Amino acid sequence: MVDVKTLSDYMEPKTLEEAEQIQKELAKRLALCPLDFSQISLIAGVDVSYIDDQALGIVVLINKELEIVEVVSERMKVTFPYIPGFLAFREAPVIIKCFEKLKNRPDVALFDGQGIAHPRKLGIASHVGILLDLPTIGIAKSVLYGKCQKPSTVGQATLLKGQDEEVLGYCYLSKKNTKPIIISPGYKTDLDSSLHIVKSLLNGFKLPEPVRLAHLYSQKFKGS
DNA sequence: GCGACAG
DNA sequence: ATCTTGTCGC
Ligand SMILES: [Mg+2]
Repeated sequence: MVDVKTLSDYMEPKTLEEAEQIQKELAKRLALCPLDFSQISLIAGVDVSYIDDQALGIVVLINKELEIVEVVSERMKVTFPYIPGFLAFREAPVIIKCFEKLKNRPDVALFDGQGIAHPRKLGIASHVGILLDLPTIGIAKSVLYGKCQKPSTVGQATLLKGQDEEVLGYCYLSKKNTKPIIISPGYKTDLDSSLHIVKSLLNGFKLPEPVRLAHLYSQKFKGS
């Protein structure tokens, strides 16, 4: 079960300074390690859409055959504005509600956003991964932090580097004639594991299935 | 001070 | 993210 009471302390900062301090504290608990693929059976995709001041969170669970196993959604009033570098404070609350509602336990979760490719290594994937103690990976549609060369051929992954040439993730061209995606480990996963699992989850589209489906449902669920 | 800037 | 139809390209 999820300890909501404790989690709220990490999701309701009243100032940006406080939010930044929370990120620095959580970052101390950041841990990266390889994924044990033989133990992976359920993969989650996470995304959030908005209807006025309401956030609609979606978590989609699929198996290794890319078949949908479970889908949950939750709504919640938005309380934090969108500020680059602080997305988790806006989307994590409703996302965590979704995970509490989930019947199955995913072995790893892919988020629509950054993992450690963040100024303080605490993108939304890392943030939520630490709070729920769940292996996570960030799948972003653009760069927030770091520099990288543009991959030229499909299947090519270039290194996304931060301060002092530190590798934070990959810029990966998953499909022709599309913008490359930014892949970065979030929590309890690493660079190689993240790239490897994302490749196994591509199904003809730019985004890996879990994230693509989560985004699809987050839009589709507007109206019921 | 100026520019960058996930969703 | 959201406001929004058709249209060009693979
Ligand atoms: Mg999103």
